[in-house]
Amino acid sequence: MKLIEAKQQFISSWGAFGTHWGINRTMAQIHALLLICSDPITQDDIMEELNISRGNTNMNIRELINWGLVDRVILPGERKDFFLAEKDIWKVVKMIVKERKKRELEPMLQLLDRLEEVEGDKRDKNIKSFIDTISSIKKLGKQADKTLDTMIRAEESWFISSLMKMFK
Amino acid sequence: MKLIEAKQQFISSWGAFGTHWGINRTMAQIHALLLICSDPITQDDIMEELNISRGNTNMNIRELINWGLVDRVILPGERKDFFLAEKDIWKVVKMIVKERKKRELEPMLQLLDRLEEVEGDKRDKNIKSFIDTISSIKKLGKQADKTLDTMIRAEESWFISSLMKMFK
DNA sequence: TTTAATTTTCAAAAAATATTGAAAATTAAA
DNA sequence: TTTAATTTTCAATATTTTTTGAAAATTAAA
Repeated sequence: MKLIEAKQQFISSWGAFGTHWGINRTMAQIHALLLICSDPITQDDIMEELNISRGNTNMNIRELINWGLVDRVILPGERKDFFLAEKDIWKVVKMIVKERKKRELEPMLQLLDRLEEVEGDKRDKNIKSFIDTISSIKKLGKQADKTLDTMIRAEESWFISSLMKMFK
Repeated sequence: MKLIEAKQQFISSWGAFGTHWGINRTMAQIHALLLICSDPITQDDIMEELNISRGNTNMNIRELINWGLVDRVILPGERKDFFLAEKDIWKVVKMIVKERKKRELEPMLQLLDRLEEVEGDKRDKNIKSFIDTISSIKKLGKQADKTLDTMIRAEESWFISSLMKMFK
């Protein structure tokens, strides 16, 4: 496989992969493109490479910046803005985990806390069964939350060697 | 909060949560409803509870069965099919992890293997930079794959106590 | 067998989501 | 300043995804 073809494959697959995880295809593709560009590139470069409109490019770059995955770079003597992706994949994963934890897991845990407080006699079969389900989800969710917190703080080397030991 | 309201909240939030993870809202809502029903219920019960059509209900139940999250139950003396969700949340999580690993992570790792074999001089800056990015993603992906394999095989109690030790 | 209840399928419609492109806003060079 | 390049916004449009509902298929009781 030629380099140019390999790059296209990577971009297209990363985009498809993203859609399975609730990330829009274009955002994932722009991210993929930036991941394999060693030097910063402009909005126009991205538009041309992916064949997408200016507005679309702009909005998705902004979103990638919000996620902390891409930085805007000002090059001296250049009029246009340039963009550069974080290349350290461990940092990228930690960033995504951190954001999704904050946006999705934490609100869910807060909701479960409130749902556990449902009114009524705890000996009532219906109430008991509901609380049991909610509690078990909450328990696992809290554990995941703690584990992810530790992961976010960890160094890659420490994390991997630690997992290695854990799983023999 | 009353039980009926708490149930509605849970179903609606579980649905919204699903959409952030590439799972369709209705499928997640049916799953939520079944999770908090201690006894098996019929397609008609689900249609009525969630206000959705027969076709939609049927297709999403089938999908939940494919994922191994719901079972069809034949009750003696009853004409209609009944449905029951797996209630052990640890089993549910393992099932979802197993499926998504197979459907998404493994094909991605296979692609990365192929992309790493890109033609050309490995000393060429462009080639080297591409291979470096692909390799680092692959490395982390392979580690995740192994870790998830172990998790899928693990008992909840073992897994949690193991994580506890790991993270002090 | 019929017959009626129930489930499944899938083309068409609706809803949700993503994309475009041109106008407005911003920025910095002249 | 003025001007031109660049970025941003967002209503309109296009695309994708989901949902519907009625017909077809299946199932089991009569």
